[in-house]
Amino acid sequence: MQVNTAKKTRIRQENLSIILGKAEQIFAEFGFKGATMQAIADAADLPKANLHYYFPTKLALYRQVIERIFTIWLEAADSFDTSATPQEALTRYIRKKMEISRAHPYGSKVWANEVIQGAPIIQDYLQTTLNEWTDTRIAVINRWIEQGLIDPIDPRHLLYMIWATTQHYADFSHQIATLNDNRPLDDAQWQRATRNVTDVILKGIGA
Amino acid sequence: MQVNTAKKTRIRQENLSIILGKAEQIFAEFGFKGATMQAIADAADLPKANLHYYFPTKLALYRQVIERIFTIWLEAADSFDTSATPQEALTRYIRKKMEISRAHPYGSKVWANEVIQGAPIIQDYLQTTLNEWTDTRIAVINRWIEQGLIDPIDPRHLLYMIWATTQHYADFSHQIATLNDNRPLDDAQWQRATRNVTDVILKGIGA
DNA sequence: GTCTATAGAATGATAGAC
DNA sequence: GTCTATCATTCTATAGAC
Repeated sequence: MQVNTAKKTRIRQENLSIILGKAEQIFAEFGFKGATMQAIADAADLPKANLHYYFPTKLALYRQVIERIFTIWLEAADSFDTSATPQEALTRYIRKKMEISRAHPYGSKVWANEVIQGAPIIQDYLQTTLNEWTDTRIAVINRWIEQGLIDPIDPRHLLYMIWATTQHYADFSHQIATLNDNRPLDDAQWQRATRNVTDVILKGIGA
Repeated sequence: MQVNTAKKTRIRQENLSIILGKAEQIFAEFGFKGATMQAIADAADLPKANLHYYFPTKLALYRQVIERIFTIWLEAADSFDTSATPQEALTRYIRKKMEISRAHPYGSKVWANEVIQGAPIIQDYLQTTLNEWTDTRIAVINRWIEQGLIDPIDPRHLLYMIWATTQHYADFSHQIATLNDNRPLDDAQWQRATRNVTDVILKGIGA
């Protein structure tokens, strides 16, 4: 009994993991409406009906994909250390964001798709968690400005620039690869990109 | 006879214009697969069959939408004046890109969707026109570096940063509005954004 | 927990009257 | 040039055998 239950639990966990991973890819490529349960089922190598066994509706599956991505976003958000110097805090935050762009390009694309579409699902997160997080970081950046540690720039636009630039390497990876002899960036190129982004932004705000 | 022909031509032009405009919106919001001819027809306030009278297939309509957007892209590309100083060339280019983000947010989103999906339609443009344009600008930026006019940064990553940052204001306009008390940026805020982006990038590369 | 078969709605596209 | 009716296909979701 216990063995069977354990086995079933394991199978369940594996299938859930496979489905969520493939769903992330398909949603990234086609958006919510454009993605089909059939395409996700094919990618996961499962009959379509099995998807509905694990996730009652397409929307429920999409929500879980979004939840996972938001967890990763929170992880990056934490790396913006409000007690560090501007150099340390921003360098770490940018590096973390670049690592996420490389490790989770599909998640980033799903997020981008969501926002482009007016954030029908994640609007709650934007209004609450993201909004509050942004306010605390704006306060920190303003303190840096008062202390003369950086130039008097608009904190919001600094954050937008960091988000835009780092996420661009995930969301527009196809365009970047095309301009890189049709090859994805290699290790050295990712390092170089991270250093370039960090250097220009830090110097650009006088840090 | 001539009157009728003229009238028909006028109606045709008007309808084409309306359909293309609404199609841009719907494709921006739902991507190619997610957009439906019915949704575009409803937005244009026309029966679905009329869309197929003007555009044989959904793909043909999408291609024309993409063509229009690429024309705008070319316009921005021209504003990167290779004979100007770094300050002049980049200031003008960034301003132009910001103006486009404000004037054509849907076009920018369609473009973003296309690239996220692996550029199935615009791959030719990326390989030819964009690639060649990028090479010429990289050469110019490298000359600036040799002449000591700017810091020795990787030209590609400078271009990516400009694209990412300026297009972010169109593609992520919903998120930006959410963090702006649920209001789109007003005139003054757009000016401030443009100035911030320009200042940080120019100072960031030592121009 | 798996999978075939299928219901019921929506989709791209067309025919044909006006 | 417009628009209703409709076809063939595909979609989400479910029923029910194993």
